[in-house]
Amino acid sequence: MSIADPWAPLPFSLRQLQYALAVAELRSFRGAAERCRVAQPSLSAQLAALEDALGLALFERTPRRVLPTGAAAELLERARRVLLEATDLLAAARNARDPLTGTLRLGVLPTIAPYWLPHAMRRLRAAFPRLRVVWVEEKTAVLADAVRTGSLDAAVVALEAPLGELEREALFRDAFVLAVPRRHRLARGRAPVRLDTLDGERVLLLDDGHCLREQVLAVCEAHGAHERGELRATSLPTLVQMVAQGDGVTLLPSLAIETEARRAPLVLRPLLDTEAARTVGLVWRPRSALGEALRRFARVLREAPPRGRRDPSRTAS
Amino acid sequence: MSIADPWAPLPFSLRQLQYALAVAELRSFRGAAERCRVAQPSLSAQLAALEDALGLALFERTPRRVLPTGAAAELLERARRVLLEATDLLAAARNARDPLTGTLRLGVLPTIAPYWLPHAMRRLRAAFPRLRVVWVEEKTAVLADAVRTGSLDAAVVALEAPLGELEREALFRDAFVLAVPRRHRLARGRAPVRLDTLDGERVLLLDDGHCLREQVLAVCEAHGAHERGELRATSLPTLVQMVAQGDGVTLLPSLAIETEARRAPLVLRPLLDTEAARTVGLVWRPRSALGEALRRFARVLREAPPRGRRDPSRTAS
DNA sequence: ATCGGCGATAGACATCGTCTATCAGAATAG
DNA sequence: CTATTCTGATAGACGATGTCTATCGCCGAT
Repeated sequence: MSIADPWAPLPFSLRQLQYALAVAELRSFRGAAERCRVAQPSLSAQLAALEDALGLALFERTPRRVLPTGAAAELLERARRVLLEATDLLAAARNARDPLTGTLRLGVLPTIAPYWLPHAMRRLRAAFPRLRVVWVEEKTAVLADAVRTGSLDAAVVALEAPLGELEREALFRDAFVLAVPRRHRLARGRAPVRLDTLDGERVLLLDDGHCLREQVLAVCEAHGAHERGELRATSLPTLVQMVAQGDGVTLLPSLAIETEARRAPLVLRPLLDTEAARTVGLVWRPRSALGEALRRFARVLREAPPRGRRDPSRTAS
Repeated sequence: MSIADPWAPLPFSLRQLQYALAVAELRSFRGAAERCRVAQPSLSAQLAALEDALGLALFERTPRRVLPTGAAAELLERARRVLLEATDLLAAARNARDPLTGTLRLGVLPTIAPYWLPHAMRRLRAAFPRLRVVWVEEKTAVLADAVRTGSLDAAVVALEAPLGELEREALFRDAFVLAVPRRHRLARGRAPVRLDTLDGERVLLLDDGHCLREQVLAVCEAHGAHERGELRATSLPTLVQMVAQGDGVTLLPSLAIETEARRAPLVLRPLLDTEAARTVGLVWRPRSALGEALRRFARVLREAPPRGRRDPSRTAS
């Protein structure tokens, strides 16, 4: 159904697509005009021109409300792809001009950020002094989506989570460590334990949406330990407090224990099971302009992993 | 490295990307200008503007020769993607407006076209009277590439060939039939034979690049029959003539036998081995605007497969 | 030495995207 | 029930920009 000369000028412009997407998102011409920093009549006119070029209406203008028409959904999705490729082209040009400079927008999990970011920032500043990094803290699903739509350049997540079609580079492995209250039956001894010994224990976990929750849950369920459903922590510090108060046991990522376990009366014991761990890695969009740069980036981050405690089997003060 | 406001206007236009691609392909400003139907100075100016927007030179202008710079290769590839998405958007709009009308550019293998196209065209004309179909005859590799780059809407090929990441819909299975000269030892009898009986036979095949060659070769090698290397036919009619003259044996797709075997003194015998066959199918680009339409298309083509001869075990006149 | 092809430049012109000012319609408030 | 105040569409002016024709300067081929 495409008979047209591929070299003929396209009847619409990238700017028009931006306008359409802005309207679709804000459901308002004025708002979209403001965001695109043009006068509202300009946007109206361009949108009319776009609809004319496509031969169909994209938005139903009822006074007080703007609604995308039925056909609009697919077309807007395609418009998004066009603009994503276009901004990628621009980014690739910038990258070819002066690689690894400018601002990089990185996402990171809340169960990684506080414990690893300072370390990572130090390493990156040393390796890429001209690079400015902006960090965003979000759960896996949000990060993966932001990376896919191009609003983030890359993200640091656990590679075990479902990430879809993203490029990935492992950074380091982060073993889980058993955390129990001081007077717990497993608090005696500091030798590594097997997950089997958790059989029957009440396991406390993070709230829904945290991928760490799913990973720990999977490991525990496989060994007969079940979640205590009523209590879900919204953050690792909270989780640690709950364990310390004797509400149950949990598995903590090694990354966190130095910071967290210091603050609460916990007993930590390493696990014999090597599968009780997550792989922290860097992910980015497959055809991102920064693919090569991000690989170098990952190499720098990987070559000096965070020094974990050599012997986490100790009672924290 | 993307700090820019995503709603800021993009510093280049789709037209400029077309110009750049035209120059890259023709390696000539004048030629590109002619193809794009603009004056050469206009193209020069736009290209200069594009290079300015990207902050780097795309082409090295030596008198007498235009060469893409080092950075240009990746950027031009990205430009191609932008334009492909853009033309897809346009096609999707047209498709949303009036589905299955206009001109469809279809590719088809030379070992399928002559025997199946008339039948397929009849069916399609009946089912989609407003649709005009343009057929292009090429080998698999060329077709797959044309589909990938968007210069064809879809192609009819053997799904056994390596096609990469294309959407596919099977149409019908096309069994191979043994073809031997009249006085050949296998010319006696009309019962189905096993491929084993080809052991030691000299098999004639099509020329390189025909996927039918690879498929038949694979089947034969697996059963001890080897190619007679000096003779390679450039088309099925030639191949049939060669077999008829006693140069060897071959496997012919059922599709072809009605037309081809009628013209030459051959003996045809069906094969017992069901894997001696190819699957003819329709393939198209994953995010093509025509995905849904092409599936309907395939359904129409499939519901009335070409009537093969019920009994191909006969001596052609 | 000259010619013919190349891309770059200059300047005129028209198109088009933008602006400000304003209109028409419809919800809401008094 | 009317005044207000949102909404998006329209009108007209202005400026930027993409286009054109004409021409230049360059280099290789004749």
